[in-house]
Amino acid sequence: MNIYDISQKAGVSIATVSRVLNGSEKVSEKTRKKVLAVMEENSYTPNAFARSLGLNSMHTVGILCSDSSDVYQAQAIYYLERELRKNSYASMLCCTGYELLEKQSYLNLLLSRNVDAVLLIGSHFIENSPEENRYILEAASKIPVFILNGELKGDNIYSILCDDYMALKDMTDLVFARGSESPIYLYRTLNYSGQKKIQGFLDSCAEHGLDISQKNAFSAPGDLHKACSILEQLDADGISFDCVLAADDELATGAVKYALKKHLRVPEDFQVTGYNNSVLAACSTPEITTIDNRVEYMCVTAVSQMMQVFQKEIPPSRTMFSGNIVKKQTTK
Amino acid sequence: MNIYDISQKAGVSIATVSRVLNGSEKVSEKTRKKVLAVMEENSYTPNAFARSLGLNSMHTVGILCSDSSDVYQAQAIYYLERELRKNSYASMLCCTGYELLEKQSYLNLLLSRNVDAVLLIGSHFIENSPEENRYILEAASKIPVFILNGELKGDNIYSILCDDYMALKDMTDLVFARGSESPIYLYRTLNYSGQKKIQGFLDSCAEHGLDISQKNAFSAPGDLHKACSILEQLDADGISFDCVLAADDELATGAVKYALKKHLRVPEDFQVTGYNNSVLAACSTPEITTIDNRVEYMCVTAVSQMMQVFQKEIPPSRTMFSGNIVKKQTTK
DNA sequence: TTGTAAGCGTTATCAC
DNA sequence: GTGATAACGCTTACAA
Repeated sequence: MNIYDISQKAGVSIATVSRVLNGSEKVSEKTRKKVLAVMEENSYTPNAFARSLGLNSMHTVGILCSDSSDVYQAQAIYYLERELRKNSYASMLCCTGYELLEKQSYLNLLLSRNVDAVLLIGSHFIENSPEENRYILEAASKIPVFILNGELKGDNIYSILCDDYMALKDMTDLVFARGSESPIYLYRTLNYSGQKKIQGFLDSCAEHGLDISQKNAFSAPGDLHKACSILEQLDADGISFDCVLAADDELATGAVKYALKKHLRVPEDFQVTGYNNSVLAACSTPEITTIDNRVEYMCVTAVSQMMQVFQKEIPPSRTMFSGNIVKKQTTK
Repeated sequence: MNIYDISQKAGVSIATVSRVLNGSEKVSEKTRKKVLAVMEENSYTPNAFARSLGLNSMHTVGILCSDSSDVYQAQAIYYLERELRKNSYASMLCCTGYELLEKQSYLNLLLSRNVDAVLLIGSHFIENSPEENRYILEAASKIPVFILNGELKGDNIYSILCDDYMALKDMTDLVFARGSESPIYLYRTLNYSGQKKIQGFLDSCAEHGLDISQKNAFSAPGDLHKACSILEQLDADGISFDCVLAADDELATGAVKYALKKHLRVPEDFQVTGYNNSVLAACSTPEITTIDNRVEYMCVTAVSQMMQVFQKEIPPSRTMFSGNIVKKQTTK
């Protein structure tokens, strides 16, 4: 059943059918009703492919993430899909993993499928060397690119981010205020937002008179058990710390495990903070003080700005929200 | 830059260009090279829309889930996307929520976009009344439908599931064997797999001589805190229990919180088990004994069967894997 | 307000 | 092997 069949049965031309289909004003109420009736009767659905070809758009947006099963990214995907759907855009999901080459090829894949725009979730997509970010700029020369939690300057690129620097600085200030004397920072990677976070931590330490030539930030790639054992190792190495500020809630969960294992009283003798305000922060007992970096807000904003771009309006190329400390039980 | 431009520059017809594009055998090596060179020079990419129109396929599969931010579903999405991508299919993601009407309209949406097949994640999609499942059957009349963790009989419908009945029966048998005398079961909903689980629990109880006219399975909709407070309420109501078998890891996490709050010794005096073997089971201290229901395995199988269907082979309409008990610290 | 007809960029079916 | 040419089902000037 195609547009010709409908036009014939309704006794009009295909152009009129098309107009009805696209809600054109220039159709008499009578004709419209007639056509709609025929469509209904024959339960006609327009062919999406032919439509795309004519319009050169499929009303589809690509969502690129490194790992959709990561609790944080999964949240973002959920909100993005919801907002896109509200605006009748479909979501094409691609999980790239963490290799640059993969990311490039996936982005190209989305481009070759002619998506209307691309959303990059997470700062994993922004590399340190400009050369390695070129593929994003190239993509932006064709379609608008939105980056969540990462920043890249360029035409047709829009960054929506949380002020990770301030969030971690505030959090570190907090634990100092609550009596911590030797906090350490635990991170997974030093990507774009990772660098902001650690800088916030270090600046706060400096302001509180800590000797930051003394190393107090440690890399902890891997899962929460790994994080826990890394802390045990630090302890065994004679490094003393009374607080762990973690770059995400999973690492923080590992820190809580460490504290429980060592029979440290939390938060009295040992404080822990996380990041992301994910379900993981609520799973531990005691529950972990964490930072709400406004995923939902960021996602809603990203999609809304995207719609603006589609309507030839120009949203700000950079939008930054402040995070919120969500005080729970692992800080005094 | 389209196929005509290329054909002209290469001095061949568009048919030949198309053949090269599609890797046809019937092109001389010389011509192929010539054409490929011209394509390369002009960095030509075929138009996906025109292609779809001709082939009546976009090489795209729809993934329907109720909530992509749910840890379990997020995992499934990750594996499915990965497997589909391996077979060079793209994934269109839709999160439907839990309302029947929404689910129907989303499925229709995917259909109207002419996806090549549909994957339904989770038993949330299967209702108790056949009438409410009709929309799935209708979809199956157009494209193959794959259901993960749910079962529906019908042409062109393939169910891949975990033996939830057996898993919960074995788990209940286990806690009985380890000394539990009054286990209770905590569930979220009684959808398809929910019913299997509770039946496994009840059958084991009966076999162990428990009076199952006495209610010992309770609904706990909501988050882990809600689950915790429901248990407190049960306790306050004078219902005694020495073990909580939960329908998922989040509920189990709530049960652990309850036990810690009550200063019950886990697992000596109080046992807890979860379901899904998600990261949540590892977050609690003590870590939660849970059931690995083989998400990855199920996803790999689903996609592989889908590819078979695309090649006109006929995979089994129902594939069931057994779950695995993953013993951790909340059972003796 | 409606209809005609020319695209859109492929694939696929024929001949040659 | 290769080349015309007709689909594919829609959108959209342009005419009427």
